Amino acid sequence: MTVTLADVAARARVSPATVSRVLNGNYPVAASTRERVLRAVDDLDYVLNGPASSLAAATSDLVGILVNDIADPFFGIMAGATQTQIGGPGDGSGRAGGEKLAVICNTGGSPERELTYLTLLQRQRAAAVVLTGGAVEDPAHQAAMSAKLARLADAGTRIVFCGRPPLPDSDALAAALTFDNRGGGRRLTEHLISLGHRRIGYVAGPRERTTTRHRLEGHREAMRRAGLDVEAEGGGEGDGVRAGGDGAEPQLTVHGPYDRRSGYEATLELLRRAPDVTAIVAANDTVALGACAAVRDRGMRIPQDLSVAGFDDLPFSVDAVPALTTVRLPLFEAGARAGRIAMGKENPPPGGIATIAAELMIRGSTAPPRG
Amino acid sequence: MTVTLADVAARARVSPATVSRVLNGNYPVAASTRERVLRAVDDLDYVLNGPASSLAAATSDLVGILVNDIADPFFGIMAGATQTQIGGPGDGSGRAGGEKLAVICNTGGSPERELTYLTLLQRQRAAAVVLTGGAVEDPAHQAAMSAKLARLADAGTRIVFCGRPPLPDSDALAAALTFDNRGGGRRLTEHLISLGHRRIGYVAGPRERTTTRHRLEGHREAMRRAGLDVEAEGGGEGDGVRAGGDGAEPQLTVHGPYDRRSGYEATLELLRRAPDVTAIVAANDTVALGACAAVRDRGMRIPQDLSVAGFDDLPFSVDAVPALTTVRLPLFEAGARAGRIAMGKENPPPGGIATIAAELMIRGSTAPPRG
DNA sequence: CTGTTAGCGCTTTCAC
DNA sequence: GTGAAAGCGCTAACAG
Repeated sequence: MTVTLADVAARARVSPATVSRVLNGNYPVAASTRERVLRAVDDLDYVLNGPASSLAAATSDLVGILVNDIADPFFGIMAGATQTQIGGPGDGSGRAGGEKLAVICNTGGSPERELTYLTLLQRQRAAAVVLTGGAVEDPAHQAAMSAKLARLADAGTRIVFCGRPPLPDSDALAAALTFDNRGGGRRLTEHLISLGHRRIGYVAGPRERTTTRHRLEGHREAMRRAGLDVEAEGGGEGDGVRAGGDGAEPQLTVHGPYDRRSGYEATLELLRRAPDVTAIVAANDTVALGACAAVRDRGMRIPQDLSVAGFDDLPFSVDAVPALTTVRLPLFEAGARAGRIAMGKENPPPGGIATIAAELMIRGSTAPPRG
Repeated sequence: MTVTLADVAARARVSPATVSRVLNGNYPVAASTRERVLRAVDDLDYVLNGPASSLAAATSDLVGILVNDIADPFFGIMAGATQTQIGGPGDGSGRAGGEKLAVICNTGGSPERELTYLTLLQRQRAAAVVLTGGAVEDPAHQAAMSAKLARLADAGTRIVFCGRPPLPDSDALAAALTFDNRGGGRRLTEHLISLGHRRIGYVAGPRERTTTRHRLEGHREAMRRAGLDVEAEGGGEGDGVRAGGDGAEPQLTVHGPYDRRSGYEATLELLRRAPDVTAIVAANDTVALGACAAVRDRGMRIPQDLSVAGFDDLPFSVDAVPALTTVRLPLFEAGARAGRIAMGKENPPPGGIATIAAELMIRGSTAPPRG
């Protein structure tokens, strides 16, 4: 029924072992033999049995890419870039040579699903795993992740973090490419301050994520350096105790998911709490878009009445009206580099970790405050 | 070294077969035995060997999702939705039960890569494959796809098309969920015509894709019905012979990739060719965004000087300024349904094919032409 | 309900 | 440079 390697061997009048060697190309085989085998493969329309091959070789050609939300271009761009370095170019025959199969796994930001996917990949004996985006900071989850990753690494799976800080103790087993979220956040707020803004609202991401924390810390650092003490403004939210436990959440910060709606609602809330804010900084561009909508719905103009800024510089940000001031993250380049490291085509950065610069993009959505 | 099912069996004092039965849960096992086994699994931190299991069972738990461009939310939303129906919810243990591993494969719109991924999936003995988005209409490629899909179906892989028309002869082996691109395109242009527009520019997608063709056909049907014969306007592009071979491309149509830049440049070109156009219809929302940018850069206002419309209703479209008139496609719902069909949780539509309605969303970017 | 017995299709020493 | 043989770890009849 289904054609096996033995069938190919019979037709090419060689042993199964030889066919295997030709297919894997990692062993000297006489040119004439190779050709005979290849022809038999085509004649029979043979396709290697992946599971059998993985079982015998104790390794598979799967590479996993974990993302928080594949509907978000932030992840789509990175994951797509990673995949370009992993799937072979394809030779047009559709025959598929030694390519790896890059698979994108959508965790939805859920720690449980993240762990489950890792188990699934471990079960498949994945060749490598790339973890993208912010991590959840819950200690229990971090411990579980460390343990799981250690076991994966142990089994020979290469681990790469992309746009994600390394786990506390996993520095040894994984390479990490992390974005300078803190620096980017700081420079963005410095830009606003230099324009003359003093009361700046901040729409942060979900509380327990590293990305959220780092961007917010950058913002606060800029404020503090300018003598605008965010903590002193406190008294804020009802639910306003930070995970870090360093007191009440400042009134000018609102947390929410990384989506448009959150930006919209948080901005309305901010405007209610502090009608005197002159600028809104959003956790990312998607959130910023929601913020812009809220500002407009309140009848205010951007940037004349209120400045708005985002983070990431997703493709649509330049098309916002006015174009969004934001922080550019080289998502594609980072994703591609992670893919190369995962494939062993490129060495991990020295020390296992590289910080990728974030570039401030000043556009039309920010301007000096009125008056 | 690496712990196997036999180790678990030994520790639980049962036979390997019993362990297998407990793990797969598809066979009656005494509660007490099950518990003993499960404990042994946890104690030993055992993870099933996927390849071995797939080999023995002659089927794997992989489900492939093919997309043209994962960086495009159009695909991200569909793929994410499909994945929600395939990956189990995760039980928090990270242990992973009978879940399937849904894997997203990014073809980049290349027919070769599409075929290669299919081969890779075939090699892995994938349980199902979901193909999303427009297909390339090249006959050679279609034939190759039909052949490959037939072989996959033959091997027991379930095939589902999502937002993609079925292949000419593969109606029997695959379920298809297709968007009413033609109807949506027609209604969108009818809307413009009803506002009073007569000279309407069309920024089409890449020439050889079904999505492009269907949307364009809808547009032209509306024009024709209104007595605005697009063909008669001809004389157009230098490279203007359609794949269908039905004569020169009308002057008011420009083809290009489904990206922002294409929208920008095509719009500039359209405005150059026909300064009297009063509306631009774009192949999708991303292209429309580029079109808007071009219009603004030419110093014209939307919609006062020129109306612009898109297609898909991606999340950012409502945030464009003015909000984009477009055609809403239920991407998430379609993706989820495709996932359910792929999993066998839902029956394929009667006749194997269902057409999903497209809803016209009238927003601020379209208005009557001036004067 | 549980154990025994064969493989699944491939890779990989080890000889020749 | 090529063949023979021994598993890789699991599942699926088949008995009991």
